[in-house]
Amino acid sequence: MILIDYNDKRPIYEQVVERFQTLIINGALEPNEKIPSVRSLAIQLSINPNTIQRAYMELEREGFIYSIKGRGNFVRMDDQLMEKQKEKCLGELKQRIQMCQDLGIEKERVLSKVFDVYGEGES
Amino acid sequence: MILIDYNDKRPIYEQVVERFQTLIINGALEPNEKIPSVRSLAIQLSINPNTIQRAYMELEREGFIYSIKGRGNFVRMDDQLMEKQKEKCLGELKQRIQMCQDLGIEKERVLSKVFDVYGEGES
Amino acid sequence: MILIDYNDKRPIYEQVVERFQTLIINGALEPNEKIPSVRSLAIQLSINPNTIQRAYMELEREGFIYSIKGRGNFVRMDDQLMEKQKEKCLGELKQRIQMCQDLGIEKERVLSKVFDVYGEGES
Amino acid sequence: MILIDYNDKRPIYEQVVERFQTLIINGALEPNEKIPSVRSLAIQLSINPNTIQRAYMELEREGFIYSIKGRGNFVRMDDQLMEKQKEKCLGELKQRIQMCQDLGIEKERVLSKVFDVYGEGES
DNA sequence: GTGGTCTAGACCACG
DNA sequence: GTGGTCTAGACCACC
Repeated sequence: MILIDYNDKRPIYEQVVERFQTLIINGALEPNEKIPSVRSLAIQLSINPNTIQRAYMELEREGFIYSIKGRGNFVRMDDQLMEKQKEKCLGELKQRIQMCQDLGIEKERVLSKVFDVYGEGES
Repeated sequence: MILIDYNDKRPIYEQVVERFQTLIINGALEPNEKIPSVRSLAIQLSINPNTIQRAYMELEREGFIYSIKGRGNFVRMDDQLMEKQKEKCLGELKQRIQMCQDLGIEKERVLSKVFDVYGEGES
Repeated sequence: MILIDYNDKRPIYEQVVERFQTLIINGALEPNEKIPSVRSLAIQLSINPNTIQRAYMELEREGFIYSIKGRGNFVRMDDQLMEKQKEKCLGELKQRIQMCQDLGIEKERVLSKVFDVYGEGES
Repeated sequence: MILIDYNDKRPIYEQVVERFQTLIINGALEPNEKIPSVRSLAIQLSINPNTIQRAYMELEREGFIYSIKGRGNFVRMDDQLMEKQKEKCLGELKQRIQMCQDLGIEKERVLSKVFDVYGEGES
């Protein structure tokens, strides 16, 4: 379910955070579903429990999960959070488009990338 | 000419590198133009000369400048390098568009961001 | 009668304690009225009986209930306890007002909050 | 400058966070002033550097300080953050006033607490 | 030297 | 068993 890429320059806890974010956003993990305990996931990935703990802390802070002492960590995903994530992603997208323009890249080349992903059709 | 943003989480040398890249790409710095010496820039920004040294090393590695011992560092910018930069930027753009799609963002909202930057017209 | 909010960061037993305190203070539970047994409440809330046990222990320690072996737990509420509760709450209120002052918040803004809750009138 | 109360039930890192918040809000620490390094403060308080690290992380997340790798941590305090803190404090104040009302405390007793702190005068 | 990350192992409160 | 906190000690990137 969770994989760590040791060639990735980013810290492990950040990789774990991102992986869970994806799983939750995709719906692979459903609301109120229990996710692995700090210790069990640490053993499974053979990394230190503190690292998982930190990842879970981050996920809770961002509103992706909630934790209950003595019980475990559970998925929290509501529409409000979803929309917030979309806004964030679109903001970063715009920033990158700006960089393309600064580089003198033509509008057509940018649009073609959109079509590469979304297809040429009506949506 | 060069500004450092201490609120920026990236290392200083990286900010210096990016700033020079922009100046060179924009044409603010012309090919074969001399850029400030390591020492003088370090004093001007009141940061460690090692940091500037590292930034210049990086810029040289990426082909943005060349250095002549005892003379200084000079801008190198050719079309080939330019195209390489564009490709890199477009690659990162595509990756982000993919993230938008994963989040379930509609094609229209992505396209609107492109138009925000480039305008609605024919280019 | 009792609800548990799993988004609340406080331990469950503390939530149970507070809920009963409110019900007793409000008069929803009358003096000498019997409250649910440890087991039945545990089943009803589908939580561990130990948790309820601890909550009842706490409530007894604070003088809100008394227990008779083999009979059950019963509400105890007298004016003395009531006044003690009020003093405690006012003490914490004063502490918070102090924090407001430390932050440089104007007297008017603090007073307006009082009026928000109690109304502008004579009481 | 910083003191730890081992009788306090709250975690150490939280005490450190709160102490710095107070010092920054009071103006005892001025904007852009350097605060002690993670290691030096850890030695001074004879606690683990990780604990200080966590406190500083929290402070940065809340916007009270900014950190530069290889340089240190510095105070950041702007009016926007200040106002945000005030709002937060007033929100918690209102919540407590509500609790007073629920307990049946008279409006006069609440107001008298405000006057205890702010004085009876015009402000 | 300074911040950032990680490991190994421990203790506590909670359920 | 589960999350939360802390210690002791280590390595890395950055300045």
